[in-house]
Amino acid sequence: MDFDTGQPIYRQIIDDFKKKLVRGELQAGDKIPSQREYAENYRVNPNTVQRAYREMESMNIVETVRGQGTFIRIDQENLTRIRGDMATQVLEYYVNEMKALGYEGKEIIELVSNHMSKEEVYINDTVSGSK
Amino acid sequence: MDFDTGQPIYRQIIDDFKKKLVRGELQAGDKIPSQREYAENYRVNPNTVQRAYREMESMNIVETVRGQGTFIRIDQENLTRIRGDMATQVLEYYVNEMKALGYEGKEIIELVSNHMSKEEVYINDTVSGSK
Amino acid sequence: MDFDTGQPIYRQIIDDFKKKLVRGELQAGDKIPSQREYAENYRVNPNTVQRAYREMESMNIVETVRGQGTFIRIDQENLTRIRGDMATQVLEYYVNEMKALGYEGKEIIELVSNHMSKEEVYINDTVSGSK
Amino acid sequence: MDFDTGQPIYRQIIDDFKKKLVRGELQAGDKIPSQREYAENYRVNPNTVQRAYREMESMNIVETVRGQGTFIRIDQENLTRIRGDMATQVLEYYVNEMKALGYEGKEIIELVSNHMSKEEVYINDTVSGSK
DNA sequence: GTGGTCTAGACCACC
DNA sequence: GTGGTCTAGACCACC
Repeated sequence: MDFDTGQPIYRQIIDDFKKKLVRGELQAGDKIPSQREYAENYRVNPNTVQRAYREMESMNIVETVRGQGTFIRIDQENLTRIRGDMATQVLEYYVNEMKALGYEGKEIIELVSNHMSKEEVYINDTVSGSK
Repeated sequence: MDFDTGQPIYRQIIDDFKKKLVRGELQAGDKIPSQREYAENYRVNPNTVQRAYREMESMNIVETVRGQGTFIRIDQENLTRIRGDMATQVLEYYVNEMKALGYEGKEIIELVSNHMSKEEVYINDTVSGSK
Repeated sequence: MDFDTGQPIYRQIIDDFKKKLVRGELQAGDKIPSQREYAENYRVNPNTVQRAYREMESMNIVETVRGQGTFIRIDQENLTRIRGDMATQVLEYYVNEMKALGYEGKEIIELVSNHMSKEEVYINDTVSGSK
Repeated sequence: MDFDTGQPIYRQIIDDFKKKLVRGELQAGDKIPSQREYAENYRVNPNTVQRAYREMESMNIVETVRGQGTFIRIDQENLTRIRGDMATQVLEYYVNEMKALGYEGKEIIELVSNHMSKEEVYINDTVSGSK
């Protein structure tokens, strides 16, 4: 157990952009804030923002044009892959935490299933089989 | 979005004890570290530890005995409730994150189901209900 | 025309390692200097060295082990590709400079050929055809 | 390895003029910028420019006329020699770099030949000598 | 104004 | 000791 908050800032910045991409809030061609702007808005050092932007560039998420700014440049395939990776991460966190609480495979699935069915009745039907 | 991540430390301390209880690593009657010990081990302020211990007392999780220390005092019912609460929390986090990624009810369940079946084959059988 | 010396330092560091790899002076498994050591030896800032090392990591040239150091980790295919890339760079520089001096295709080749034949007589024979 | 890269500035200035001469961008009789003008345009110290101009004078490339300026004064023979020297320099750089990369005589020639033939098909024919 | 590079130096995590 | 992250701030190149 550590009280350190975990992720380094530059990675949090990247994850934030990834989420916005996956949700469609950002699309190919969009301009993202300049490094200085971002740094001021979120009170982080411009170098930290630059590192995040640079890494996104090497991930083929953005493209940087000198003197103009940084723009989303991502193709559908890459976006799909990122979405899948993020889902896997969330999924594994869920399963591991539930196991740590002493739940087993069957329960871990059923709890989701029950939870979903509270919100939308037909879901459970669909999953448990057509009857 | 803020980079100071999540939970206040005293709450993290409480959650840590709850996890240990649910996993059985701590049981009724066990002595937990003195506030001073805990503060030193985890490099946190003694006041923060004190707040955590006090709140656990009011949650009927521990009991502090003057001059002796702090001991786990929890009944089965309370423990079961805590386990359920923690599971619900994890579960809701999972579902919300998946929705934020654009997944829908059915997929959210199936992904867990598929993930579990990779690890232990019989799980999938049990759930899809061949009986 | 600019009098700026050109390549950024971190790139020069990378190129230096690439050359050593291609020449066989460094091989998979070798430990390279720690970031601090390198920074002191060449009087550059540790951050600059780190950037170079980090980029080499993402190029699959080195691997960094926390608390232990940085090690060459490159497979034959990657090494071959790097060698080819470096050769292409040198080659294009040569051709462009010669064109800028007003030489044309045929001369550009013959000059190399003549130059080589001064050093090793058989070369020219081989290239100009078996006769 | 040093990060202060190569040539002193006054030599870069000379090389720049040599290139322009060889390419025909400058010819005998042309007036070149005043030392002060040059220094301002390229943001270099006037003393550095003066040194470059003085050396070009002793190389019989330019002539300075008191109160009028500096003019190209070069005969054909000298120009031809300069062109040859510059080519030799570029050529030797190419050959040495390729050798440092582990290429051998034959390859060093063929790579140029192949490279040229990609751009202009007839080149390769001419050289391999089908006649 | 926008990004790119670099330095100096702090503080941390892992060994 | 070794690498990892971050800040503050300088100076540069390109627009």
